[in-house]
Amino acid sequence: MTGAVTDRKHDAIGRAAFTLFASDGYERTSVDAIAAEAGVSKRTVYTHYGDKESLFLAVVTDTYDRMLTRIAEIVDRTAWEADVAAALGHCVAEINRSIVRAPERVTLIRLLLTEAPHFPALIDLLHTRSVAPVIAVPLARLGHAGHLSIPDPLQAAEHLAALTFDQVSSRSLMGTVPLSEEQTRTLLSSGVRVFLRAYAPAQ
Amino acid sequence: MTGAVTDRKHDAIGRAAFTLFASDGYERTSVDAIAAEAGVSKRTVYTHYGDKESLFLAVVTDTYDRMLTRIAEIVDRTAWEADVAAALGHCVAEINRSIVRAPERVTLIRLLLTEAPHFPALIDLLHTRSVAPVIAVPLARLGHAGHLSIPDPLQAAEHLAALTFDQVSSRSLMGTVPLSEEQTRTLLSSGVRVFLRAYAPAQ
DNA sequence: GTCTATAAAAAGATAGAC
DNA sequence: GTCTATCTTTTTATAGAC
Repeated sequence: MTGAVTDRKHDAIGRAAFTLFASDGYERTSVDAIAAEAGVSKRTVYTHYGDKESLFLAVVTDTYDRMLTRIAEIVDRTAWEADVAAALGHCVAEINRSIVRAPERVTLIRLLLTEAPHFPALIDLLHTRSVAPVIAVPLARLGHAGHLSIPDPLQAAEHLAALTFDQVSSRSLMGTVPLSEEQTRTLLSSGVRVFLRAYAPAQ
Repeated sequence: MTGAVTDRKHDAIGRAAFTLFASDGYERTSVDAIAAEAGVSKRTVYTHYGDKESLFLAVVTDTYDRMLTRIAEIVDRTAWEADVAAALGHCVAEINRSIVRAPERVTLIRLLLTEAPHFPALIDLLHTRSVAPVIAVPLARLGHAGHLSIPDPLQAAEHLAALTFDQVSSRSLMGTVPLSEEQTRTLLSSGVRVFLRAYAPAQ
């Protein structure tokens, strides 16, 4: 019983911390504000997470892992074997939707870029797990099946990402400047078109 | 005479402020540290720039404008009419070198991403002037000359940027994680190769 | 215009009661 | 485990002498 209450507060502090870190940055966010947002006293924050830095690393790591899991699910659910162009378009649109719909992803990226120089542990996090290998798997399969010409699946995955949702992120300043639905669609579909033209199977 | 001394201090403060804002972020940088780095007293900083926020906006705007000018010069100096692949490779490599060599550019980008939510004036800055239109001009010329198939020069410029130096920026976390010479070369040349394959003139 | 010294406020972390 | 109250340090900004 006591444990359940503890976990509820633990989670509430974690959510409040991520929200505030993301919108205001590490330095600008005070432990006072986190405690207020979570509805607990400041002392409780220190009891659960030790200090401000440990709290920060914990919430960033958790959010990043959740995000990677969600992308992997989207890739797995995509019907790769039916139609290549449709599959790419669907997968890219879904991944992008999970960016646009979930504010946590763009804010996480901005947070990583902002704080990575001050927290080397964050750089390790990115080196250990990243998005490209997840997308490279189905691309490699499409290459072997002859639907695409993929000499280097990992590199192809990075090109696809660069041409599609990375372009959306970049253009919108990592989600800072909102993009219209139409702008987003145009950006994504033109990116997929260029990818398909470049990686079309040799005749 | 007094004016010259004043301007020297003005510049020293600006340079010190940019260096520190870039490496530590707006909040983490104290006016004390800026004054120390510039070799003046704290009071002199306030005399020249009013307050911390005005100082910040002034140095960001100046640095961004200098950067755009340098990119435009690289594009202008490129021998576009000789060999398309060589020209693209040279231009992209030079622009990227101006990123790697000049720490101010990557740090500026990180600074913009970090602080844009807190300083709406920075978003206007990016909307007013950006890189793609500069690169679109020679691409349009190559299209008209029949060396490439460029239906939309501005979009093509964005694809080229996404596939080359934007990919380098993204991979290195906007310059946070240093990339090796070889990694950079591989990233850039593979990006140009994909661009050329996608935008090759119709046979 | 420039400096030293200082005021005033904010924020990280902890002591001690319950 | 949780809260209120407090300590300590840091930082923005200014007062006043030169």
